[in-house]
Amino acid sequence: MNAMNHNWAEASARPNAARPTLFRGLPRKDIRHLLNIFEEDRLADGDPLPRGRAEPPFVGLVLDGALREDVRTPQGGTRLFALTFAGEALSPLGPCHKGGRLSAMGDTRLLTCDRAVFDVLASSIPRLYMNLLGVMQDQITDAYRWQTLLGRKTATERVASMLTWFHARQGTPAELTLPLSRAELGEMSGLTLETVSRQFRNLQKAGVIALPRPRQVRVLDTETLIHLSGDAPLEHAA
Amino acid sequence: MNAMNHNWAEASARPNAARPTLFRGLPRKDIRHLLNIFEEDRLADGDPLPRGRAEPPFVGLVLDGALREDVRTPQGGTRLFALTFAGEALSPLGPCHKGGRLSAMGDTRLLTCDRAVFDVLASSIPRLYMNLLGVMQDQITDAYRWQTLLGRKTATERVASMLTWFHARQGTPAELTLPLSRAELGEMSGLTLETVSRQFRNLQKAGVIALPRPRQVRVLDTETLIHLSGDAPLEHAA
DNA sequence: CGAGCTATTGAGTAGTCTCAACAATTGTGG
DNA sequence: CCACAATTGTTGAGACTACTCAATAGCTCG
Repeated sequence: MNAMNHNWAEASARPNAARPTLFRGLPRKDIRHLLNIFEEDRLADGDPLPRGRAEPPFVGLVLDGALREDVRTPQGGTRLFALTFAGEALSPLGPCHKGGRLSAMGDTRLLTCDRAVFDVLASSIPRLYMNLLGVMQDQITDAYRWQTLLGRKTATERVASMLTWFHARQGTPAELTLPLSRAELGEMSGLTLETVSRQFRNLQKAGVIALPRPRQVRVLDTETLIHLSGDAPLEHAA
Repeated sequence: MNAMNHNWAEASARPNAARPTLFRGLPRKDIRHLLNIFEEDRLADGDPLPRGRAEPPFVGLVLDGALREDVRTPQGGTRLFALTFAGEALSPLGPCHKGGRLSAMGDTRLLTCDRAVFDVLASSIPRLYMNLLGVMQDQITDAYRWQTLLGRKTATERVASMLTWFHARQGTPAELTLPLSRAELGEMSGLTLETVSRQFRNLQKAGVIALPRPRQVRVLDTETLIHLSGDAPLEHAA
């Protein structure tokens, strides 16, 4: 196990405050109430999400650390499918279904709530339903991004995109710690580990990133990185 | 215009009867009520979905025909992104957002409902919320399938997969009419139109399908087609 | 320090794309 | 209904990207 006792909480100390999460827009009183009802789990690196009551949690919020979701392939193997960083939410739809499996990356704290409890809560705090839709909206948006990446992008663009996304989702720190090996990055982006490695080197040679260590990435030229990702079009294109 | 007296059951009888849709499990009385409240639109080929009240519809049900969703690419172009066949539902999350655009393929009838109305309806028929989750669940499952296709599959597997899906979603007719050109199939599957064409020919030469006309596909060997798609064979267990 | 990973690098290849010509199908006006 | 134009689909040759296989280098941790 690549324990990596690195503190993810620190890396993501500034979770996307702007991202609509489950508690968005609720009065302080309601939030306090919810925090009392939701269950808090603490997981160490690699721990699977406990499925206490025979079911995956209906919704969840990652407070610290990160979760990874591995899905089963038709061939019987398993592959890394998605990540949930601190400050992001688990929707009832994305994870676990289809034989997916959630586990912690680094020390992780999360709040969960099962379906029955959620329904009770939501009946007294209707806004919860709206926020739940927002959470799922985010998931679909993500899925769309990955579809674009996988369907239309070159290797360079894929790697640049992943770096950009991770960087942004961890709060654009000066130095980014990759939570994944080259092989895992490849699994997510539909590339081989060798190709991922080569692309990292190319970005390094081009002066876009520095790689003090294989998993430490310093983004030197955000502008160019985004440009290489093929995503953010400068308005005067076309 | 209200959705009066056409036979809802008929429209969805053929295609995926098992697929959980918005009205699943509701008493006849409630369904009749809903059909009165939902708006019915009739579109001709190519018509965009009217966005009456400045907003895309919150939920929709395709009764006849099909809808296509085109999204804007970062480069400013647009590309075919998803299809919704008769009997399937539009969730509030998938379509339209991100500058997507919905339009009809062939003569199409659909029922729509905006957010405010849906909330009112759902407060008197709580099961609607549950069904809505089911609809979104389907969308996420679809997104996952496409991610697998785009990320890990060869050209042959991609084309075989699309054929299998379309075939199943149209009720496994003896002869399937493709709603898309080779170029559009390529847009969805991340291939060029030439490669799509070549794969069709290969499947034909292998005796898996017949192509009486470019867009008419007779599936001769479902078994092999599914095998070539690289997906696990359908479980007839249940 | 060395074992066991993980990552890098290289050489050769397979599969898909690009570009280009051609064929088939569909649509249109006489 | 035919002739023709426009669109869509097919086929081929060559180029190029990313893959495979294989060897080497660099971390991490006992």
